[in-house]
Amino acid sequence: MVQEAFKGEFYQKVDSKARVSIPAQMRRILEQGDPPDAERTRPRIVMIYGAGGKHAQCYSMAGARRLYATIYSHEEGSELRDDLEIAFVSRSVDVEVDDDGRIVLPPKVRQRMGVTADDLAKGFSATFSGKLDRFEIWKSETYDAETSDIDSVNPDIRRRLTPPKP
Amino acid sequence: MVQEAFKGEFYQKVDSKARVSIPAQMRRILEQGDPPDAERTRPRIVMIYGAGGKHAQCYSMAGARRLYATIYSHEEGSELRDDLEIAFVSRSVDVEVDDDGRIVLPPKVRQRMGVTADDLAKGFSATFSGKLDRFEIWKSETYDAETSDIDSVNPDIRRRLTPPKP
DNA sequence: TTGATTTCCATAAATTCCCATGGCATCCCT
DNA sequence: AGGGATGCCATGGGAATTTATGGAAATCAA
Repeated sequence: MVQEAFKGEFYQKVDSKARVSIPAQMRRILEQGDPPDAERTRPRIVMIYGAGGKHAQCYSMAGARRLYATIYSHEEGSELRDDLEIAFVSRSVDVEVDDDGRIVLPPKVRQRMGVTADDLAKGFSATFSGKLDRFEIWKSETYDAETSDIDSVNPDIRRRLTPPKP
Repeated sequence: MVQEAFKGEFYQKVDSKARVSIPAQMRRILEQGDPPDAERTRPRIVMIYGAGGKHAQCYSMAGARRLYATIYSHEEGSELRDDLEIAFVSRSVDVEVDDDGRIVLPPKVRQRMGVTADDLAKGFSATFSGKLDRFEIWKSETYDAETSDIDSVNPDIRRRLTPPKP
């Protein structure tokens, strides 16, 4: 199904220019999903900040194409389609990974993550969380707070692994 | 699908001469869709103000060609075709991006956006909102008012992403 | 001429590019 | 096995370039 596979959790420093390194492992997948051509050698990331939550959703180029195909399969002009366009297209940005393997977190993305001017000035930590077809970027502080209780809320998650009925 | 891709939201100042900078990222796409020739080096924008809403729809030259192809695929002389021609062709203007990366918002466009004489005199903020094949220009005030509730109206838009049934 | 529009110039802030460093892990050689 | 050597990775700092934007000058139109 999905060729690529973003996995794992990584903590990376964000400096006062909002620069952050993409974990090498994830970079490999971005490169695979956006092969270089004549104009462009650097892989891009599609960062979506309009889909709710205190984080950005990040797709490889290949992954984004699949996402857009789904959106565009809804009827043009329908309310849902408009809403999807605002959330996933207007509220998204393409960013290039530079030659040092870094990106700059765009203002809108930082806002969504709850990064304050103060956070930025001092530098802060970001968490990259793999989700197979995409990865999410969180402010580490938020990530830890929102995910730490998984164990207690769902003590026996293994048992719930069976596929839903059709 | 679409090579070019207008994305993201940008806020830009409009001065009392109605000048406004095109966000650099979007300018790149306009340049790509309207390569310079012997006569003309500056990229053009097709601004459509007849298609409803409190905003103008903006296409690259390449995008506009695709749009016209769609319109012209409807039967000549049909009521729909006539209406489409009025909305998208008659009610549109081509504007050139100047060497500083700016355009002047034409009166008809300003009118559609709901820009008052007073707004203009004092200067105001415009929002550029990417929609892949085009971008929209809004008065920021209007844009914020009309889109801010997406989150609350559609708190879990992600869940509605599933493809429609065939 | 006068008012409006377009071109040109100026600049501060933001962004991008380039180089440098320290830390790990791996490889390689004796 | 030891111990460099090598290379990639995360990160920092500064230089160089682009942007966004304001204002003045030049051009155009009525």
